[in-house]
Amino acid sequence: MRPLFHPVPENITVEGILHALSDPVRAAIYAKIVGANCSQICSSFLEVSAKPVPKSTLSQHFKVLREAGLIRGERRGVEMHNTSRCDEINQRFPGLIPAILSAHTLQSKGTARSAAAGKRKPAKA
Amino acid sequence: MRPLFHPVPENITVEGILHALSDPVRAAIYAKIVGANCSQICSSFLEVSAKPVPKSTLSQHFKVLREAGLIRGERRGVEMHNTSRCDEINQRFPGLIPAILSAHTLQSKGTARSAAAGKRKPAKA
DNA sequence: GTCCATAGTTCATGAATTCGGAACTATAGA
DNA sequence: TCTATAGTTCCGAATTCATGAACTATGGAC
Repeated sequence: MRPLFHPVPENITVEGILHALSDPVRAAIYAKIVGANCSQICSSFLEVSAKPVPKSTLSQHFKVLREAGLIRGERRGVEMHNTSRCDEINQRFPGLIPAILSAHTLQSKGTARSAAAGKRKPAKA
Repeated sequence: MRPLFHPVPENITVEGILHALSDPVRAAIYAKIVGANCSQICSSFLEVSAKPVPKSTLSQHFKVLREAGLIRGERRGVEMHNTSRCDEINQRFPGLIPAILSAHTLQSKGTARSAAAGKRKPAKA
């Protein structure tokens, strides 16, 4: 169990953030963490998606979010508590996170039909 | 040579946009297209990055940007003219594109040193 | 202390993406 | 028609991603 890696704010990159949030599962996880006032534990996300996410996959997703600088993870006993690093990122890239989150919100509200489409392919016909 | 595919605005997804712009080469291409008042041809991007981008790779990058709905490509004779679809996207996801672009600008200004780091890995030590 | 349950991580491997050189297509002009 | 130019497509190699199995670390019961 190697120690958790968190980038310092200066090493947080736009590419890392966009990549992390370009996956719908990770975006959903992050949105929920940001939305909650308290820290969230990993296992509460096993059913974040329509089909349940295996816990090894979940662990990788949390790692990506952590290493992108989006969240901070802290082991407390046997659980991992996750909080958002919104303020730090907002200081480095003002407005970026709110814009992405509100776009995600708009999308999930607006389009029930296009949600049927695949992960990131824009329907090939 | 199959015809170019462009998604209609309703099928443009946040995931697609974030994925497309999470690559530094594509982000640079897109920023230049948005910044320019006139359309840009593909071959003018062979040297967007420090090391020259092969034209097959460039072609793929343009395809990703097109299919994400970020740009519109139009064949004119032997060249391909590319323009941004900013307005359409801004209507669907207000503020998203400006936020990402200004974050990219901030980053490229601010950190000459972290630019030395790899593509999206946040320095492992 | 030992044993067990729980919460996550790491490893290994197959699937899916991405990169880039070579070959190809389409158009313009001589 | 022949040649040059601008992009695209194809395909093999390299990389990244997903996930089951094995593992680690902590807490609690005894």
